[in-house]
Amino acid sequence: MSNLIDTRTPLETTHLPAQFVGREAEQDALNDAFSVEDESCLPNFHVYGPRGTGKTHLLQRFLTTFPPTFTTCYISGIHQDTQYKALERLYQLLTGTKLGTGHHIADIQRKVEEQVTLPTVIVVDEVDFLLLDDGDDLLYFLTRLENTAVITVSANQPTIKDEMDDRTYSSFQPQHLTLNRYTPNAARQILADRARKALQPESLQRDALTYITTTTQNISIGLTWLREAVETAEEQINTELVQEVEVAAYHKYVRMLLNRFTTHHRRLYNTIARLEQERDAPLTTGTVYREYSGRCESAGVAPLSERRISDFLTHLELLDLIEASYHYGGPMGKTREIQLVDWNSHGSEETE
DNA sequence: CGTCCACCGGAAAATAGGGAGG
DNA sequence: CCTCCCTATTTTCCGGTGGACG
Repeated sequence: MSNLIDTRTPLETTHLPAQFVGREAEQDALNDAFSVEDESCLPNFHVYGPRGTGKTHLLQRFLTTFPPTFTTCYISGIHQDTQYKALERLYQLLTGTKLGTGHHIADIQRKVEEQVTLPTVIVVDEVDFLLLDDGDDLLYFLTRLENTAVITVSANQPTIKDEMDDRTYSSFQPQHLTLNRYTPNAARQILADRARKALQPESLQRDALTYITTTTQNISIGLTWLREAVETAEEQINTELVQEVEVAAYHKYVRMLLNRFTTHHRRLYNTIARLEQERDAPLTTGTVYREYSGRCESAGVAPLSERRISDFLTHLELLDLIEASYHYGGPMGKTREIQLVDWNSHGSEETE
């Protein structure tokens, strides 16, 4: 640990600074939409923005702006990836008591409905992971509650209409809010702001920070990178050092994302990363699975089935860790062509 | 025109566990 | 404790896809 640090907290991804730089317009949009006199017709929202654009931050902050005459709930589709888990968590947030597994969905829905007495705002973050399962039923239930606003959040779907049943969407009818990727300049301001609060003065060179934010505008990656640099630095953080820790920093970011999943997810990701280094030929699902399977064997672990791994690949795709182009037949058969996301060219090239 | 590639992805079943009521 | 219902996680099964190539 170096002596550059005053306090580490502002560099943590989960830290909510006193001021929220760069998303004033979006905050205003939410505030305006929710400043209605009639609390029984709160608006629904779907918020879209790539990873590291401040969605979670924006909404967690937004939830704190409500007076005690409101109930606010935050759930994440990564941890609550089924209707049951989401409802159980909701009940726990509302009452403070855990239900455990084994109950009927309908019972929990009724219990939750009974608890929703105040006007309520529910944020469903990472909604894509819920929609892979029975998230549609959950959203149908939530959007039909009285006095309740539902805000879905996605890093993958600009609009959510195609992902849900017609009946769910017609009951949801969200307004849309999009968070565009930060410009390198905006990203630099945000990171500089955090660094100023966390570090000794003059310990971070301007060029070093610029290098980070021209490489990635994902604030989450940027903060991880900065932390990595701080931990490695002897006296000062310069561009050379930042470049040195570039790969390690991204690995930490990946590990942070995948910590919320299983060891098989992590093994799968590592398998793909290794295969991509070793081979030139495009990777398809079968190749990846066979290699993953072999790695399990040599680690003395039973490999999961190909069907299951197919789902896990979709998870990695939703996390923006891999890219897959789908072949639904043709000379290659029905398969996916898989590659790692080229994270350090985000922003420099933008394909339309 | 038929066949083949190779696995997508829906559906059902297997397995392991919990809660409530008799 | 038994039964019957539930959930969670995973496996098994398999119809279907569309361009190339004979």
